[in-house]
Amino acid sequence: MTDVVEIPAGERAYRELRRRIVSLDLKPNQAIGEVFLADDLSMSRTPIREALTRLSGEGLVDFRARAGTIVAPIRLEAVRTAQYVREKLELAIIEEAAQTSSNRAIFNIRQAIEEQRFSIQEGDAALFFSADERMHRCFSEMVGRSAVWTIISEAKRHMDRLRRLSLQDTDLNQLLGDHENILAAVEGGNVSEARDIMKLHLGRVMEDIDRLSTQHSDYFSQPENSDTAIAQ
Amino acid sequence: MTDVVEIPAGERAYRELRRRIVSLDLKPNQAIGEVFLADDLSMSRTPIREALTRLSGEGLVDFRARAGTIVAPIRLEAVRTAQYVREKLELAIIEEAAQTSSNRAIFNIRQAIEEQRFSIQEGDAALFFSADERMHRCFSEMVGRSAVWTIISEAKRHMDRLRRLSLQDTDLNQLLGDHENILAAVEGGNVSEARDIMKLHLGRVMEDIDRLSTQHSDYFSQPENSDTAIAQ
DNA sequence: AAGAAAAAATTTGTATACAAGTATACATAA
DNA sequence: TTATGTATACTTGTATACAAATTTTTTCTT
Repeated sequence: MTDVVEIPAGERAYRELRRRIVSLDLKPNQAIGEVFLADDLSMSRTPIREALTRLSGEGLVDFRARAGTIVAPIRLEAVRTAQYVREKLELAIIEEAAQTSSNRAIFNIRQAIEEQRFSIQEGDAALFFSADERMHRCFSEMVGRSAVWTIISEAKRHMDRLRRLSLQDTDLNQLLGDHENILAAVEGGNVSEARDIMKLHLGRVMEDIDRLSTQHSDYFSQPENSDTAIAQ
Repeated sequence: MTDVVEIPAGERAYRELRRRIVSLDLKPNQAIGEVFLADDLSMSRTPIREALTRLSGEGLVDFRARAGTIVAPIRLEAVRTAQYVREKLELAIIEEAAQTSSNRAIFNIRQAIEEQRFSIQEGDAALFFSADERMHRCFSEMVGRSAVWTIISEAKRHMDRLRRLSLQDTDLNQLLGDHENILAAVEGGNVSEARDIMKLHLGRVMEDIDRLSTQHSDYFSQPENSDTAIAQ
């Protein structure tokens, strides 16, 4: 009755490698040889290659034909795009959420917020971010747009590596406060207030980019040599 | 000097299969055996598999373990999501475009519109849609957000198959008229008008969905059996 | 004739072999 | 010392072989 499904090697490799990349366990620009990974994950090159192909499609891995494969550098252009897409979509969603009433959704959101409070007490930032993620997804589900969150989530993955870099400098209590205010506005049906707070909230992530991209310049892709680079 | 680069087999397979799927040359739900494709494209299963893996990530192909691979059915949920994402992003972009001035961009857009007019004269709908695509991309580039168009474009691919189904019933002159009005509003710096026309324009695509999903029910995925399906 | 069981044929998932291009180390020459 | 050419070792791209699961066909029984 209980269908115990064996997870295929290719799928395992994909999930594990994606986890390692987004968690910065594998560093941007780091070389990742297929034979090494195959040995490391106890499988052949074929499923490893399948995983890398998928990750390459998401922009997290770069193939350099016959010269090695690397973890894709953090591309500020991709981060900027992710921020834009996230803002436009999530603001639209939060506005709709404020016009919706769903006790079930509100309950889940409140629970996620409680978990965030707990994670701050415990000093567990990783837990905070997973609860944060869940909360944002809840809003999408609340308005019947869970697939939109999937798109945000994929774009956001580039931003997530940056966020991981700024972990120690982030004031989690401030983010928690934002969340509480957003929930309050949504519950109160205050559309424009929900929107304003969310906009402010989403903007915070982008604040330290300049500092980070200087501090960890080896993690970032060099901006395109524009023709005007020499002029000054 | 001229770097003649050989396109790798995997890349060729990906482009060709994607083309066949989006053009409905390969029908939704149609079985596509890897060995057949390998023979058809004169390569081994490995690059075919790479292409199918990528397409699966984009939701255009479904693997059914050891039981065959099929062209993914058109999922109305994916179409609905694409429409939502496209509207939110493209409306934001057109508003910014109306506040921007770029003779270069305007020139390209006008050129794309001219090509649309030509394609209607020639009765070449495929050409119309490729020029349509180019025009929309131009607006994104105009405001420095070309990467956003890439995201729209990928989401839109599901919609494109639906659009292909409704080709003969579509009034291309009406779409062309929309385009001209949008361009005029953007040139005139009329933000809200540009937005309104664009919104109307994007809405037209969704009009015939019910009819199409009934007429070609074998191309669509059955909607999830929701728990409330019986109640009524 | 109908249904169930068994066998055969397909089909994908994974492992391995080989080919071809790339980077690196090293020797050589200026 | 520095630059250059060459040989060597790596690394990926593709082909092929094999295993395991599923589907289809066939056979047998009632």
